[in-house]
Amino acid sequence: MLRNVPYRILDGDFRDAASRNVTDDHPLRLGLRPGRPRSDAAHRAILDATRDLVIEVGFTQLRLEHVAARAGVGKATIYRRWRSKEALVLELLLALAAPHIAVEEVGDTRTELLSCVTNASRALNDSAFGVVIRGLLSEIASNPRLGDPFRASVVLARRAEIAQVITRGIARDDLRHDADPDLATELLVGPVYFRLVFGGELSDEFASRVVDSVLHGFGASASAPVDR
Amino acid sequence: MLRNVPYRILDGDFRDAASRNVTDDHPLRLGLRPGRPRSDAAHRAILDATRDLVIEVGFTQLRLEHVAARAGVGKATIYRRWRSKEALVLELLLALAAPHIAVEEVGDTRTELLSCVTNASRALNDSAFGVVIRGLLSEIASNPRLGDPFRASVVLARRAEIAQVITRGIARDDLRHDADPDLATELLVGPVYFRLVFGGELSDEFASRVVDSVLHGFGASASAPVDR
Amino acid sequence: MLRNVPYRILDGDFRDAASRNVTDDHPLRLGLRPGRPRSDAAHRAILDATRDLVIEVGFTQLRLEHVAARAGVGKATIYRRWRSKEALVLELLLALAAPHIAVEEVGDTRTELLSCVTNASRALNDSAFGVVIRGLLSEIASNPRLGDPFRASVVLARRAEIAQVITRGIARDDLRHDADPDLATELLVGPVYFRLVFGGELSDEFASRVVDSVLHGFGASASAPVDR
Amino acid sequence: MLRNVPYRILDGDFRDAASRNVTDDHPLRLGLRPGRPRSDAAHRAILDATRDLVIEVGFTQLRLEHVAARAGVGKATIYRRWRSKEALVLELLLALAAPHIAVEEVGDTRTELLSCVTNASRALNDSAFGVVIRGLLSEIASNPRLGDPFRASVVLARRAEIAQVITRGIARDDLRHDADPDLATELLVGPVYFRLVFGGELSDEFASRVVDSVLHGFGASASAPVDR
DNA sequence: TCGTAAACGAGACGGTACGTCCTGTCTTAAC
DNA sequence: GTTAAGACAGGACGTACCGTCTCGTTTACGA
Repeated sequence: MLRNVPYRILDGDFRDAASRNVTDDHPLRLGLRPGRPRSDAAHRAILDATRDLVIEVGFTQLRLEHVAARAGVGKATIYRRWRSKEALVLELLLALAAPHIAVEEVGDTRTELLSCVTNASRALNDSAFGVVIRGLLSEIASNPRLGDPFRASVVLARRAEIAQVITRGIARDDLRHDADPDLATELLVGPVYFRLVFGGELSDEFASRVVDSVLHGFGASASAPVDR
Repeated sequence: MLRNVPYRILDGDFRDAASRNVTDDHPLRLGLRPGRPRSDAAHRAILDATRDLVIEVGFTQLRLEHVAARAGVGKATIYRRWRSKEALVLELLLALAAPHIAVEEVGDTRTELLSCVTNASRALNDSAFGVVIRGLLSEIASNPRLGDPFRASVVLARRAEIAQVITRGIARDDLRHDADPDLATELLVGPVYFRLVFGGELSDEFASRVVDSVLHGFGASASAPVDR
Repeated sequence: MLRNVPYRILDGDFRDAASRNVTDDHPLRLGLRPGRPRSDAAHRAILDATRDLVIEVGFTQLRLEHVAARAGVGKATIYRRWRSKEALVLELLLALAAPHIAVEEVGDTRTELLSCVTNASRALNDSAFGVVIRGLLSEIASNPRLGDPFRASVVLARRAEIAQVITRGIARDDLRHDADPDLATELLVGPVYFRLVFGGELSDEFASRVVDSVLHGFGASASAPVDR
Repeated sequence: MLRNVPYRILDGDFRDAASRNVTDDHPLRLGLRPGRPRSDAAHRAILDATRDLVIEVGFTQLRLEHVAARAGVGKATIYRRWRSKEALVLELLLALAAPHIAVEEVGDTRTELLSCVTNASRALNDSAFGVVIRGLLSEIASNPRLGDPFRASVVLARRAEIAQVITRGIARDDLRHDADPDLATELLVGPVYFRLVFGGELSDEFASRVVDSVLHGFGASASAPVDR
């Protein structure tokens, strides 16, 4: 349930070669590798234990020894699959992020923009994703071995979704024709992560006010937000 | 040089009683404590070593044993002053952040808003603060013992500076009368931190586009940004 | 080449049932067991790898994983044949010891006694047996699962050979009529193993002096050894 | 109680420099080394736990983790003092061997020779020394880092004691004038170690028969042993 | 000018977790 | 049913740091 995440970003430095064979090769070649195949049950148990422990104690206090114990697994079984705690938690993170990326086309630009913000804020507020990514922000920001794959998958996907919303909004003449999708992403989602780190409620009302500000601006001469 | 930070937020959990006596008590009472006084040289050496090591290896990989060794100091000398690695690094962080908060009043709202953004982006890009806070984002986000004092000092100070800019902008009729200073902070600085973590250049041109977007909005009916 | 050792002492605890079928059953029944027959090549490769590795790293540092790797064999193939590291090395040891037991009847008691000593000292000095048994002395002395079969085969055989020498020597009136064969074994071979463990050359000259001492004793009133 | 063994053979490869400073330096220089001094209580607890566990499970199955646990000590405290399990057990071994070396001068050569044998056989039979050395024979025989110090202390001391017995026996005209003390050691003690490894009772009666054989020899023309 | 008392560098202490290695067993496809 | 390959749960390895402690020494004040 946590496996087969939609992004192919694990091949870089984290997953070992054997793992890639099993996970990524053409289906017809599966099973050609000799030896006992890796246990999906162990894999799932490890990720589940990791998720629970990250929620309980946070990333910094997460101990692979405890993950192994809770998963009922030898430590080597973890290290066989992931090079480090970061790699393990990255896979968990990608799996947790996946459901919160897509923005549905509903025909109304403001509603779609709102989805962009609430997708992020609800994921951070209501799911394990928030706890996990809080613990990984520093690694993502400082360590390219973790940050690059994260950016190449989750961030890129989110930027792409928002770009489509912007494109549709321009087509509907709801948005300025020169609206920059990347800047839109940063203006819509940046405040959410700002609050995640530096404090502030991640409510739907906050999301709504972010969207209105992005639409109408703070300038005195700007059009007033439509009352709703 | 790293001491005497402008915020008095260290008393909560971090600094021990003896330390407070020395640092904070009325000058006439200094020296009343018997025994050899604490060494300022050691204090500075510890903070300098901490700064260098956070830059070199990040917060997670920072080891107090290494700090002590590099500072030429016994471990107990560190523990005598700070309860934990977090407390030590917090003091460093506050000292590094202090110079990058203030926004000068120049009479022009857009310029002042631009300062709000470039203050942040240049601090992150050009000074040790950027490297250090990259390594501490997770702790600030997850660990209230570090996050709360940080929010109560640096973040609050930055929000207050931006609030003054907003107030002046409203007074000048440059900004909508109902402009929310907190939301303004999040819209102006959020994108900067978004790029810090999730990738993207922290250039002055980026800062400029953020300010324009915040001023004029993305909506089609909004006034176009002044060409410059 | 290492198989078919002359002693039948492996059946006790060490060899498993399947192994016995193959090795010991009537030839006409060989091959009646269904399935692929066991590979003699694998068997020999395992024993050869074991011998080489015991010589290289000793018994304690011997790892069955390394034996399997060097023999080009799966670990299970080893465990299918021997219950443990001890059992494997015991078979090796017995094969190595076998050629060094027999003492030829030559008609001269002193020469035959000398053979008893040089048999041992040359085996320890010149063949793989010396290196292997050096690494196994502790196991033989401490672990009955290895020591008992070793004593029941190699030690017993050596005692029996020496007993025959003693019997012949008494018959020739070269030896005291009450000479104890077991004590003779210990007096003749004990010094050799003493030197093996506690230092000293295992030369033929040493063997010669041991034999003379055993024949004539250290007492002042004893007959002088014949000059030769 | 187990410390300060009478032999200075630990300096070779096993004890680290710091340890030597503490243990061996001139008393007036003790305490010059900075830092907290090593705990004698911990040292003793470790050796006691080691002795008990070697007796319980043998050398091969001895686990430093268990030693640490039983001694109530951190693993690092063991590794700070000894480089390896072998080095630790060697110190124990030397302490255990020390009381069983000396042979008292009683004026009677046979009695003194008997002491040489019973010293060894009783030590092996009745004290922890027997269990411990059984587990270390292979290391002593194969690993010069353990064998050399053992030979340079215990074996050398025993050879020296026996040499004195031989010298006194020659002076008393009880022993042949050309009796070789080293060969005597091997003939007297070799059989004891032979039985230790290869089986046989280590009784006082056995010791007595060894001594008589060494005195009178097995040859038919040798003088009969004095009946006693 | 001393004694008192706390801070100092150093490093040992009991612990916890690391990442690796090996054990003996099990599971696969191939033969 | 055996083969090579290799994953499995478990446990010990030797190392690295943790936060505390115990040394001998140093530094400053008050008596």
